[in-house]
Amino acid sequence: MKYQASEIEPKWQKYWEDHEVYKTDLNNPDKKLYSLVMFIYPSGAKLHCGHWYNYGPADTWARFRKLMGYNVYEPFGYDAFGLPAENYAIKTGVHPLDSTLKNIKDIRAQLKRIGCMYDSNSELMTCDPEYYKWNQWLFLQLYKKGLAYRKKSPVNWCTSCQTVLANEQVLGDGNCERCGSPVIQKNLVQWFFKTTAYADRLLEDMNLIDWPEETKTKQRNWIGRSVGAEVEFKVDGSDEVIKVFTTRPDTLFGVTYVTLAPEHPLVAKLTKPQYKISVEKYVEQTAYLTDIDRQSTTKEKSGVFTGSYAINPINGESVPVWIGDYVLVTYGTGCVMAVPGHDERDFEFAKKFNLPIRKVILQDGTNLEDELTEAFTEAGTMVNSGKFTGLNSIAGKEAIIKDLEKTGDGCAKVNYRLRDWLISRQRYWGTPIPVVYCNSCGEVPVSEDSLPVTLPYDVEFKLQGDSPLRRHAGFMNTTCPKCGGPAERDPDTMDTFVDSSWYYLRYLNPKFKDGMIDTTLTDKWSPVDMYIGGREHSVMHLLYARFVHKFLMDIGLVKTPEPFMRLVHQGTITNQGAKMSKSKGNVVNPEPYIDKYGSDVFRLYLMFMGPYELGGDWNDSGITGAERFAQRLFDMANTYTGWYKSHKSEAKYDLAELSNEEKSVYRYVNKTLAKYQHEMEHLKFNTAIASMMELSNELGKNLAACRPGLQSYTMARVTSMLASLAPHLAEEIASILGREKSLFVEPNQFVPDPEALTVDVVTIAVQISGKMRGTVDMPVDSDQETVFEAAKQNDKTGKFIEGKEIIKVIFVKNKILNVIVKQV
RNA sequence: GCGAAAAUGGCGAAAUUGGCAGACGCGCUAGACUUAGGAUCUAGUGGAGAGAUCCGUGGGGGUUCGAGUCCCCCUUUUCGCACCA
Repeated sequence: MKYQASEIEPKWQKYWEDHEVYKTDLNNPDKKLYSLVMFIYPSGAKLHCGHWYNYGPADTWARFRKLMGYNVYEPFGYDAFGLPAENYAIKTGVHPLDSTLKNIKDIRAQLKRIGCMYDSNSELMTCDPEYYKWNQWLFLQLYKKGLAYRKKSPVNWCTSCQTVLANEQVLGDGNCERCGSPVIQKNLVQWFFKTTAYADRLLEDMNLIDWPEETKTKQRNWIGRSVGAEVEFKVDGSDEVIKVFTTRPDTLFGVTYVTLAPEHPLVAKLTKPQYKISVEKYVEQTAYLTDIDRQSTTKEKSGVFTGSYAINPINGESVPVWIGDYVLVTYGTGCVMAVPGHDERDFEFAKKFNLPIRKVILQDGTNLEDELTEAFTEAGTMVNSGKFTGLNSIAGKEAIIKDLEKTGDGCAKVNYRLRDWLISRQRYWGTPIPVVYCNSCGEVPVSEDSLPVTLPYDVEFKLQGDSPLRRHAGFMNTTCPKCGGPAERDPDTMDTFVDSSWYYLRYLNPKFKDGMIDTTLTDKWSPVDMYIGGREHSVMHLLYARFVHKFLMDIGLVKTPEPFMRLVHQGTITNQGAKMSKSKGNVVNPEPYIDKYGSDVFRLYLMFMGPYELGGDWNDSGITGAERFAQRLFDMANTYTGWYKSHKSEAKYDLAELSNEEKSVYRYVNKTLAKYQHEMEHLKFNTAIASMMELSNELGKNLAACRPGLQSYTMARVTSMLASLAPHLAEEIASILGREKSLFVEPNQFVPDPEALTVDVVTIAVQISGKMRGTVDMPVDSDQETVFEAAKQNDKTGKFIEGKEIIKVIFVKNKILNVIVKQV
């Protein structure tokens, strides 16, 4: 009989829904397991293979844990704010709310076909005022603590999206992460969250979490902690002071000039009249450069002299002050002390402008007189360094910092590459920023009890280089919460990464009215135990969420420092080598496969393709393998219809009483159970399925020859294993066999019989002089003598030993015998 | 340039601590059953060779009785960062 997925799968989906099989009792946190996938952006496109590859196997792992007896919570929701819906509105006139709600409705129906254990009570969407209200509340809490602030700064501006972007949203090539258009720098007043205040904790707490090392490394690199010193250079003939950050205070004696970023506020002050024209010209030129041009490492160094001199505090030397675009205003202090002898960039700059190069660190094994042909950037012995000469440069760092601290010219300092999170967006479809601007009171936060600041429906979306909300008088004009006078709202909305940095807490009670999160439940259920999603979120989302979670801990809302205890990235499914995307037109639609093979077979195939973390190029040629496997198990069940009722199985069988076929089946079943459980725990779905296929091959040979009770025993275990991998099929099979309730209403996992796992005969590899020559089957734990004798008698291996002089024998019990013979 | 990961049959891939390389699946070959086969079943399937055997995990060295696995060098691919002082 053909397995008709199209009839059977909806049947079980309905059963699960009607019987609320997957409703989690959140008041009972015993053996709780919060298993989460990254929520979905509800675009107009359908769920593609990538979504399935994320959600299907993640659900399989959660089911595996559920059957082990865990109280599993598996929610799902919608990351509903964002640019694509707004861009779609500009193009078609369909309001983002309307298109988003429609998309959610469609996706909900598609999701149902996967057959995941999603708890429908948990569903949330971030565009709901009841959700984004709490984004605003979070903003106000950050504001109170000084962690949300407004400043004018050079920011990334996407020319096509017409909004600013966070640093994390600009790709390496300088283009917009969303649309790929060029990003330019604009000087704007914007809202920031002070992520840098948490930099150290974000680094340190990575010890607490079980995350892929690659992801931790990416975050570490992004945070970019570097330890050094801040040193003050007084400006000759001026009250101004140039602060520099350096990781190499030990090279301070090698400073031959100082360089400021062209945008640095001191530039105008320090430029002498006769250099004004060239400096202004240079600053203007720099402003025209895109970030890519400017940051290209292949670009030749450029810069101009300001006419001013700075005093090196360590030796009182006067050095010229230059400006150069290789100095970034956004990193450190925006000024560097240039040590051309021991820094590649300074070396290049000095060569170009004929500035002196001084050797202050001597490379071991070289002479003081040797000329530097390139910067020596490693540690060595300090030379030409006053009283520090002769000191090892690593010790010299400390010594010089101490000296600077004594004189008040500098101090130890830690710097970060991480910058504060820019959250303002000049777009409509997001959370309004809860701040008003009053002519007399200035910047005033909206009071908490008047939240939410509701996003108006009737706006004009057209992009005019500014937030669409600014043109909505009803929204913009308000009264000042402080003085009651007329005031204007902030026209910008928040980055949608704010929404996604705490949604996992809201899931536990999305309808909660009395606060951002229902702490009676989040205390029990957070942190998330398993989080599965793509590598593309390695930095942005996962870093922001960690930041917000830590902040929530600081204000007492959550009790743990980290949001996601275990993280797994599923691999990417590509098509013809390229990442699937609507614009490339290479998206593989799973629906035809679901129609033809059913959701379970498709899920099985996705998991069987290869290691979960690896992904791979899409190729459907192997799906028939999964189909045959499913069909074979279905056929097998049909030969044992009602078996559970008519033929009760024992809890355990005595090997001595079993026939050879029975023994083989009994051993195989238990061996597979052990293997399967180990593989599933580590999300190695491909090998878990392979082991079940092996079992299925064995059962095809020997199950028919077994006593009926053992057949029931076997099928119960097969069904239990299959339940996580192919839930609909497993339910159907169990029901054919005579089970009366769902497989998922109670723990349903079998412990392998340890006696079945111990073998009495082992196959031992025999090597002669390290070459594989054959194998011998021996009773378990046979000693060297016995195995050696058997190897001599063996047809294949004996002839290599016969008559040879034996030099040495290596023997590993139950594994290998290696006989080293004298070569003739 | 720096950092991370990877490279195994025609293809997707397996290989607890160094111990029978290629499990499992796709495909392919042959056979069976069939009016039919893009169904199912059976057998075979890394390469060379009639065979005994020999050769084989990107390339080159090394450690070891024994290396896909450990060490060194190189090549290629993917990803991340990229003048971060």
